[in-house]
Amino acid sequence: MSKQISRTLLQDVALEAGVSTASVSRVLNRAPHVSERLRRRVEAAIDQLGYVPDGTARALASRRIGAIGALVPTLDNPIFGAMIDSLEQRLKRHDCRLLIATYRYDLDDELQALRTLVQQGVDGVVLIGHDHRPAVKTLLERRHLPFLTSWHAKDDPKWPCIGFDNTAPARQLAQHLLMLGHHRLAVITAPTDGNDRARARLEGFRQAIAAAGRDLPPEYTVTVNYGIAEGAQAFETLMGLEEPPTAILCGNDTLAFGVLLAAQRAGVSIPQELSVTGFDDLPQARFMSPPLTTVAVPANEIGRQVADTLIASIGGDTPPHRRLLEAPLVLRQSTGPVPAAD
Amino acid sequence: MSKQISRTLLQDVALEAGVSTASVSRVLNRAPHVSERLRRRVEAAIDQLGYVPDGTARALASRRIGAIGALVPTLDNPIFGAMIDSLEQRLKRHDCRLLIATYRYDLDDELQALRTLVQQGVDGVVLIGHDHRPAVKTLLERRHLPFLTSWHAKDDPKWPCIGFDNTAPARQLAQHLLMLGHHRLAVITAPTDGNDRARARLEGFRQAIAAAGRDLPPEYTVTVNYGIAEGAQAFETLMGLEEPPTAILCGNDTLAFGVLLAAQRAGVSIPQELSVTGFDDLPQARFMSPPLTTVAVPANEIGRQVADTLIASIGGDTPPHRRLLEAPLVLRQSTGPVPAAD
DNA sequence: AAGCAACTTGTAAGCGCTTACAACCCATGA
DNA sequence: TCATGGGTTGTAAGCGCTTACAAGTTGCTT
Repeated sequence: MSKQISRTLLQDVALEAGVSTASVSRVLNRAPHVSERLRRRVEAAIDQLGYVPDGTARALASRRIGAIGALVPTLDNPIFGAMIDSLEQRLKRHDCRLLIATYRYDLDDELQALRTLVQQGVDGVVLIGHDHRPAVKTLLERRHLPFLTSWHAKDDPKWPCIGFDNTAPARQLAQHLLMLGHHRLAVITAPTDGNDRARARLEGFRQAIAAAGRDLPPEYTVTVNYGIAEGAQAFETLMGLEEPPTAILCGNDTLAFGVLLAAQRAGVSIPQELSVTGFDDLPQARFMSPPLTTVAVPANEIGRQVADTLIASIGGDTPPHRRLLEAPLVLRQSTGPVPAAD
Repeated sequence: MSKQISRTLLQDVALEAGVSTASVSRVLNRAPHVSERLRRRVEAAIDQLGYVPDGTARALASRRIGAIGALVPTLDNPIFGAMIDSLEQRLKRHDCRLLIATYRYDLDDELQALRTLVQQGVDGVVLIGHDHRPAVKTLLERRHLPFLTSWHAKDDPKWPCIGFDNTAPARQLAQHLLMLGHHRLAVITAPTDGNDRARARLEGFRQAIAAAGRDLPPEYTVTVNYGIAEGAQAFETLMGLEEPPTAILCGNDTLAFGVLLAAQRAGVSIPQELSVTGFDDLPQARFMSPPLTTVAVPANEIGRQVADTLIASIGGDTPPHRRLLEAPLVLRQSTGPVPAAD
């Protein structure tokens, strides 16, 4: 284990500048009460020696590591990639790094990953949604660790959050279809276990359908993992029914892409014979054929706001408990009036 | 700054178990020369007290932090998201965390981000491609820091790498088109400055075209940033030429998606009137209409192998200098014979 | 001119762990 | 029986920085 290239230490800088180590540290940390003259001398010495502070020592002594941890279900879904991308960019401005962990929608894995991050000493934590093992909250609070949930934004006293309402836009999508005359609406959803966003969307669909005096029969609800192939598969299942739906509400865009493509292959024209909706508004959505009606999830904005807010709470602020962002409907050409026959 | 919930320390465990701190540390680190009896006692004490070691102290004392750093151009491109996803999953198995930094294809930013990661004390570093500021190499070597470049895999003594040949598949794509009778091939590429993957692909296209005794005139080479809208835009530019191309080679799938969709809007049928190729094989590629001819980039495999290899070199191994993975052509329906008129 | 407050700077005690080294134990063979 | 050696455990010195506290300085006020 010989990393021992005798590196220059803070002490060397102090010696070179003819000041105490405390003063060097103060200059390094932009502490108040440092005279201009001393600062100059120290900075000169730092340049002179090419000194680079040691992050681990600094972390141990100051009790902060200069990084936050993010727990996301997966980075395979580009919508999380976008959020993390913005988050990291914004954290950089605050001179903060990002530690990432994924948990494949498995809440026990999430807890385990959180434990590891906490042990590493992260200064704050970002979670997705409000579905977590109880130990997550306990751990965070026992450690007095600033944290924030994102993506979802249920009005929930347990979790401070920055996100959007997953239910309302889902309800609006369903309403939109109902107003177009559809009454056989089907849903393709991700497993709702441990995924409150999926649950909230499903709930939104249900609310609208119930409000219209109809219901969502079990055979019209297909549960699959997120994926194009899965969406295509679900399309087959639904269209193979005795009475196939005239509209399909998908839990996210990726599923909707699968449906669109399977429909194309099957020669089902959209929206003439079948309406389809997504959720996320991935970059591809507006370029599909036909362009996909969906909900624009503010992934990048979430990333930025989470960064700013978490940094503020690490700094001691008490930020608002809940920040609600817009997730507007984007009506495009994958939805249309119910076919005449129906 | 009151994080001072008097946490239980290693010393407390030692006390509880009636052994020395060194022994507790040895148990924690699975060091050799620990009797079964002592291990049991210590483990009991750890459970008893709910002890969790402090990562920062451990990092300072042991000179390793238990995390590696990854520098990627962006996480907005799903292909990098996929790679990072696999990387992180695999690192977890080795009990190693992942610190991420992005640099928007700006090599000065990359260097800066690397400095920060090194300062944090990462145990190893993953880079994308071989285009870096010279200081990157210097810094890595001066610190004796294990590192690996990925994605690209030029035979380059400077950089140990795990990746694939970007030139050959590009050449094959162009050959494929030439064999189909196309002789007016156009290219849409990302800026090649600081992006050797883009450069290599362009080079591959050029090689095939030159080998066929033709050349790639400047007006047939459009440089844009990666993006669907950018691809669509480039399509307009190319098809607006006096003599539009009969085939377009795109630097990645995202650009190709843009071309496909712009073509559809313009009523240009593919592949009858125009052939199009991508590069990456994103999940959507096979579901486009028509399904996209492209190159399957082994993003997940790269992530996994990088994880294993880097962990091995942190452990002291000297891994192979270059690991070349397959990036096979995937011929689908977006390419076809040149239109009869030509 | 003395007294005081406000600002600068230095001293030194940690932060919580790892690990070189020394000390010890015990079984073995001479 | 005693030296030998290998395995096990303890002692204590760091790892490189931050920061409470003390000490020193300066410039006012009275």
